[in-house]
Amino acid sequence: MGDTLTERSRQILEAIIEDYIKTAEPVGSRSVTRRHGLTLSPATVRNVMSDLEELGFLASPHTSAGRVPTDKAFRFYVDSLLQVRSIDEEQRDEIRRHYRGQGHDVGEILKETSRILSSISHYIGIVVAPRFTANVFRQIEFVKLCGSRILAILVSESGVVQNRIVESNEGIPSEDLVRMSNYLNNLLKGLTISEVKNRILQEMESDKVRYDELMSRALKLSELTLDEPDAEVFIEGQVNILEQPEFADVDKMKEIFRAFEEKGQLITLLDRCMDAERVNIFIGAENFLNRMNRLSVITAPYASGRNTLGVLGVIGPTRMGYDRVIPIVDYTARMLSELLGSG
Amino acid sequence: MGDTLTERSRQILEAIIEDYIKTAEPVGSRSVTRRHGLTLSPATVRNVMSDLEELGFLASPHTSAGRVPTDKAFRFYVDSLLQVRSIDEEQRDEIRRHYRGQGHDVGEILKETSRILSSISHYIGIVVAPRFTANVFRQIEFVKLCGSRILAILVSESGVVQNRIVESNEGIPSEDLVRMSNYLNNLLKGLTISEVKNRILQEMESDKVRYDELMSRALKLSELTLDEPDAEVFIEGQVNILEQPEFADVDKMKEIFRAFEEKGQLITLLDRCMDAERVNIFIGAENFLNRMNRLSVITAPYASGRNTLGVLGVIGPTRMGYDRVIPIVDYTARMLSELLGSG
DNA sequence: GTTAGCACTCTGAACCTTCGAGTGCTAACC
DNA sequence: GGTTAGCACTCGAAGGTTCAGAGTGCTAAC
Repeated sequence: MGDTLTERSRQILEAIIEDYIKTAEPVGSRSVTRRHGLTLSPATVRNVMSDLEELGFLASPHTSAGRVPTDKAFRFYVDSLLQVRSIDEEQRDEIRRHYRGQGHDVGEILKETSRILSSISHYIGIVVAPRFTANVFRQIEFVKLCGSRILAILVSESGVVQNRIVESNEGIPSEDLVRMSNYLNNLLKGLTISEVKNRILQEMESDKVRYDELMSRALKLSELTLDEPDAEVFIEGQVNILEQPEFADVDKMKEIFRAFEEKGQLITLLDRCMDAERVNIFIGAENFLNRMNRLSVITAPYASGRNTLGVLGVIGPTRMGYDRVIPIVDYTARMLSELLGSG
Repeated sequence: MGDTLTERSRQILEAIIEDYIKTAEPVGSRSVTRRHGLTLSPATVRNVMSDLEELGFLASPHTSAGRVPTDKAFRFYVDSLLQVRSIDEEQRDEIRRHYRGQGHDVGEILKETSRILSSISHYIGIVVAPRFTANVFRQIEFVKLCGSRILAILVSESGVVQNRIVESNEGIPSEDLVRMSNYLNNLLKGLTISEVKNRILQEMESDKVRYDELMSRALKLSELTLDEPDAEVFIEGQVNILEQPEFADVDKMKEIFRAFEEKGQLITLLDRCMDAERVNIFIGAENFLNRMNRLSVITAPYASGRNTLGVLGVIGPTRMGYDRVIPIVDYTARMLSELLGSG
């Protein structure tokens, strides 16, 4: 459908988009001829631009103010015009360098990743922590705290840890706790967490458990532990967006920051990219968060082995430098996979 | 020194401060007489205001624009004029309600706490996660991940968990890992984390360890695990600050958000309140973060038993409603202590 | 010591003008 | 028929002017 465009229209559209990405300002017919080596007069360009507006690729803020690419134009640009470069040597090294200094706490790594994404892209970096459900069970441990509190620690294959304090009304002796975790570790070894949940329900119904109090307690405890908290998101570099001229307005800024406070929506958006092969792009209003209708999101999943763990990405203005940012997101995702994966 | 003020000056100063807290605008002599039941003419008030300016309690943005309380005035207000109310029934219930719905993951609780602080105060809620060093060692566990990776999990008395992945060049069999953790758990039981560190160094020097490879490996592993990452801070409700009229200016907003990006500075500030008995207040420039010179911070430590774990607080504009926020911070700190403490 | 009166200052809003960039249309050109 | 020059027109941004309102400081009277 977009392919009804002639070669010349495409060139002009591309020129406009690139100009707009650079300047954040409506592009006029003259600047297109000037900045680009086109041997056309402004008048001709104007005609073409008028057609492009008709087709929904351009919009004019008001009659005398040049034109601005629409979401549709950016979509077309990303799909058909954009040549994704491979990542800059320099940027690659920078990413590497950031990771090198890192300790090995998983949470820290994720946070650092969002920092990397933000500082190299100059936009907002975002990382959704691995969902437990997508993971393979490795081990469960119970630690007795004071009184009747028990700390349950759940470890997945990739080293993600989830811990919570559970209250058990009766005190359970430490030896029993050890036995309980042995029992569970045996029972659940190698299952994915979602399988684990079913398995626990099954097991609770079985006769051998129904009459063994220790086992049934163990199952109950593990059930409590598994009940997953909201996914964690690391967002870094929100200030960067304030540098963008199109948000130099108090109300728009508020709007954006409010959107970021509701992390739930963000998570839903990013979750949808879990199954994507590689890089995924949402342009402007495509992301369905109407508060973010001037922002675009570039995401990529990260994995451990063949197991997708989570999603990371960059949020920037719709007019961001896609050619520059896409490889950054892609490469960072691969690095993170490597770090968390079965190296 | 501030006590050279006459009773009347104090009343007027208080009126001005309260007016300014309400309106965020310079206060003129007429509004003082009008809003307050003072039986004085504006002219008299003007004289007093002039004196107060001389003393450094008031400042005038320009000749014809009323006066604004200085940091010094707010300090005086908080120290001498303010009657801290006890917490609102309603707010107390609201805090309780928030906690009730909560799971028991420690991280989640802390995050929810900062959310509570923010949503009830309408300012910014902030919670510094417990530093490990301030904690009592409870248990260490090693979990074998794929390859040569080992996940080390460190648990403190209060249920705070720290985990990190350590790389050991030689594969260690699981049984050995269990033995190692038994050895360490025994060795380190009941010590605070800072004592633990010394103990490990001592032990590494001792003869019995020097020739036992298992033990010495165990110690090395534990050393790696203990090396503490940066303290974690939970900040919530940054948008609230944008509602404040005095920050309805793009540059000031940027300034503030930048200050929040550098969490290190915030942590240093809050760390200084660890030893405070109860509520602590930094007004305006007193917080030494010059980027935050129009903000005030109200903090309170939270504890488990007699052991101070961390600090939480509220950041708001210097003209915030101290009488309303102080009890909120205080009460929340006590609730959190209760939740984490040895109930 | 307190107050009324008054001249003075400063800001912010409203309004106007001007300038420049850009458009769309028409008519001429290749 | 596509391309271009020319021209009238539109709109917003920037700067200047005016005006009203709020507030001050001073002086003189109470």
